[in-house]
Amino acid sequence: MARIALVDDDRNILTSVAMTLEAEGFEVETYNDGQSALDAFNRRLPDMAVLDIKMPRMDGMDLLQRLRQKTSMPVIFLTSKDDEIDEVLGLRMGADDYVKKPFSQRLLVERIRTLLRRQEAIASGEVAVTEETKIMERGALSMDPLRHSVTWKSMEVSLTVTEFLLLQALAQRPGFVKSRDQLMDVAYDDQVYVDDRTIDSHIKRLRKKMRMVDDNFTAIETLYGIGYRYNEE
Amino acid sequence: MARIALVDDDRNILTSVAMTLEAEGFEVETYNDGQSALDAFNRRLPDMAVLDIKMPRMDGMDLLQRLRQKTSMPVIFLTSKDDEIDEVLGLRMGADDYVKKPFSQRLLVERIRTLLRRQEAIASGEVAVTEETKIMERGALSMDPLRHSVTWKSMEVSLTVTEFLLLQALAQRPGFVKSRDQLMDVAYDDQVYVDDRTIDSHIKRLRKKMRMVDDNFTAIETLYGIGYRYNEE
DNA sequence: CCCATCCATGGCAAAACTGAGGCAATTTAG
DNA sequence: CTAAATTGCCTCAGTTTTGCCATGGATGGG
Repeated sequence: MARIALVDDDRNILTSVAMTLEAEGFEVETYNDGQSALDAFNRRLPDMAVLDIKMPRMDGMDLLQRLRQKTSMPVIFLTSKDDEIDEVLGLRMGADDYVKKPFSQRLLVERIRTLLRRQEAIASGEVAVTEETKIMERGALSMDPLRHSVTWKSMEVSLTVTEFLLLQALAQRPGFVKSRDQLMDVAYDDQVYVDDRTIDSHIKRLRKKMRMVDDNFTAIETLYGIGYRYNEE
Repeated sequence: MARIALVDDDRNILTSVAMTLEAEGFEVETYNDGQSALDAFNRRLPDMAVLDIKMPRMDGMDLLQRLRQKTSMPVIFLTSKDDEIDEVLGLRMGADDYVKKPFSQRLLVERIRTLLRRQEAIASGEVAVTEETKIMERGALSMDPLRHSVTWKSMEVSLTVTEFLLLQALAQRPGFVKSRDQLMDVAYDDQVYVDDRTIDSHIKRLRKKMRMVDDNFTAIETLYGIGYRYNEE
């Protein structure tokens, strides 16, 4: 079973979470601050790490940055404030996921399992890390194909498969127009033809869902007589 | 990961931006002036360059011009807020994008990613680079078919499909006259015939839109009894 | 300078296009 | 197996675009 490193300066959290994870069958090692975690990692790397952002002697951000220089092991951040989330959500920083405090241990375990599964899939080459499976960050939009998860401005949006594919196709190249035919190619098998109006329908539902979390969502633009375009800013 | 050259005479900017880019996983090389950058480029070309416009010993403009003689690598300009003319001249000279100082590093990273993505798309042949899809720079006019975007003196102009096609046809060969029939061929399928006056109408609307962003727009000239002509200067 | 053309422009109705609300047929989840 | 979710498409109303006309101004040959 996987070995998981837990790094947090709050001893209560540390022991409590450790107990849960152990009950789930994981091997757990705990550290009170970033520095000691890093020292330990230099001797032996765990399969994944759960880091608090704010910590004495080297916080989670710094630790992650150091880690990323030599490993791509999955990392989950524990965050308390919203503005911390924004920073992390630049998963661009290299974190794979984050969990808001206070969090349910149930949720954390879930995320850990997901990431491990995914890590394994990648390691075994079962899942190629290609343009289609990579986490994608485009402005306020974040898409994770393997998890089928989408967030807009840090807010989770739940999309159907078709909507996901279309958004992915559009966001892939911000600023570029995609005709309905091109979008069709992405969302359907060859030889399957659907009405142009159908694409419109999906875009309609897509926009609606995005507007549900952000009234001013306008990133998907209609180009009259041409198609649709995703704009980054 | 991509190698990015950073050229600026302000050491603070240089180190600060370099750090950000490195944190993002890019390889970064920095230079204090155009001349030393050029020397380095002669030995090895980076994947893209970020240039300050104003620099000692060969400024960004000159450097770009030299670069363009042998490579089409993506280039982003850094411009000081007050001289907007520089921006225009820069794009016209063949820069791919520009960022105004002071700029958010977040934004710069965004632009860099976009350009690299695009470069990749072109390299992989995913996006055809034909006469019809190429970005076209003609004087103060810039047209990007894949984005369906048109700018005049850096100002975005929104055109309909027909207007876009006509302008593209005219700007393709600055200084050459196109008859209404020729323009018709470009904008309509074969066998579709429209009145000569209709072409006039489109030109009318086209000019109007251009004048909306530039009172003195005169680049589209009428040749009495012959047709229309796009003039570069 | 005059006249036959040619063209710019405002205006308009027709045509083309899109967004939203529905709805029935599938598919998926429970 | 039933309920819920998803999907494809249709229709309708509201926009945008387009083609063309009429008018008046511009142009150039004679």
